[in-house]
Amino acid sequence: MGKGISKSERTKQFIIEQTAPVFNKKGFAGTSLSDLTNATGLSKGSIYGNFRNKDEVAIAAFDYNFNRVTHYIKERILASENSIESLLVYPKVYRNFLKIPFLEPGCPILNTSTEADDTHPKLKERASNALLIWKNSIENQIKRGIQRGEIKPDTNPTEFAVVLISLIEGAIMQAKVTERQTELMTTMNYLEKIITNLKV
Amino acid sequence: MGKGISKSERTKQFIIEQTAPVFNKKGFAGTSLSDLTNATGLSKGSIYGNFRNKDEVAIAAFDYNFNRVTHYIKERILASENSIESLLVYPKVYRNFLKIPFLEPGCPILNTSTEADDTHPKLKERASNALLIWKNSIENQIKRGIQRGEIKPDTNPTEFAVVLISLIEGAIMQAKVTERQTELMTTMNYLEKIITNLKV
DNA sequence: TTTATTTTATACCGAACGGTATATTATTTT
DNA sequence: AAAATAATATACCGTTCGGTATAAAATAAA
Repeated sequence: MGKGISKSERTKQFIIEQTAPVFNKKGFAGTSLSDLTNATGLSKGSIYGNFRNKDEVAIAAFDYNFNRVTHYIKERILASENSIESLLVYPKVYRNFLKIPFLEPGCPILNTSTEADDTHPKLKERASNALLIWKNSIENQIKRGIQRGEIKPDTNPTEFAVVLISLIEGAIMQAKVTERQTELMTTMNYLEKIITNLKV
Repeated sequence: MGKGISKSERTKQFIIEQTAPVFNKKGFAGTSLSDLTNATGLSKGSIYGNFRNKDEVAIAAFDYNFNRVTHYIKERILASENSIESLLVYPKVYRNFLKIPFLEPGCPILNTSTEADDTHPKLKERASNALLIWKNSIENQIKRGIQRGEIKPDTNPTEFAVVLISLIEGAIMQAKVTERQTELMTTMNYLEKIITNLKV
């Protein structure tokens, strides 16, 4: 077995990396098998040798897209000096999401949710779970901030997390469809304001 | 020509009414011509006798869906006693959007935007314009409220409109995909709070 | 290096896709 | 009621859909 990971595992990963942007851009129904062969340069046989069906590729692609965003954010949160700074990472990042290559087609959670909620239970489940992970992560940031005495102790972590997510997703939708940045900037300004207001 | 509107105009309207919910639920790419014949009970020939192609049906369906929401909201706004009450219509309505039949598949603007933004320029344009109408409408509500002395004069109408839209759309997305109501309720509670805070 | 195994490409499947020409049926107009 | 017109259904077009059997090629094990 040589160098650890098998050929097929590498190809699988390759397929995911190459098709993930296509799925995020075109959606599940809008992405065809020939989109997948075009994006990878591989044949249908090769793709179906590594995945059972289109669903499995789409799910793996969603996970990949979500993990990329998560990793990108987490990196910047870890580099923050305090809880307020770490919360401010969100507006700072999403302010520029159109310039972040893998976020250019929009937030994978938003794109997947709105398409899958009435049509694709498996993808829906995946998106729902991603949302939960995100919410929990924000809640924990706030709780930690309270413990450290950096955030007002009467702050409701869940409420703040949900509002933050709503603001970001709603702003992304507006920015994408209008091709304007003003709505995004306005919403991110507001978000920064209410985050700063959490300071003790 | 008899009774004013022609047969074809009635059929056209019939097709729009019957297919609009399907488009809102399944999206443009996810809705097939057989979905349209199933929803209407009409043949392809009949549909293509009244519309040039699937695009035209989808666009008419979007306009219809958007107008329904607009009308539903406007009705309640007109019945409000003051500016604060009229703004509170939004959280009141969207709190229960899952129980409003034509809103059950979600907000048409959100659904159309996220699918069309990278794939369907005509629908994108339509959704973008709908968003603009909505924003202007809220801005005007706030300006009127300021003039009447019901809303704090230092309120920024544009900022508030954009934040309100973001909150609603973000909350709808979360509610649809998680199948939970808590995130929606939390966000609508927050929205009610900031609306009430506008009171002089 | 031969053998066994895995991975990939080719060629194809039936079904569904969006769309149309034409025949038939309804509706209007006369 | 007959003739002209408009609306609808049928049957079909070529294309693409997701998916698969099989053979060729590449890799790994012996």
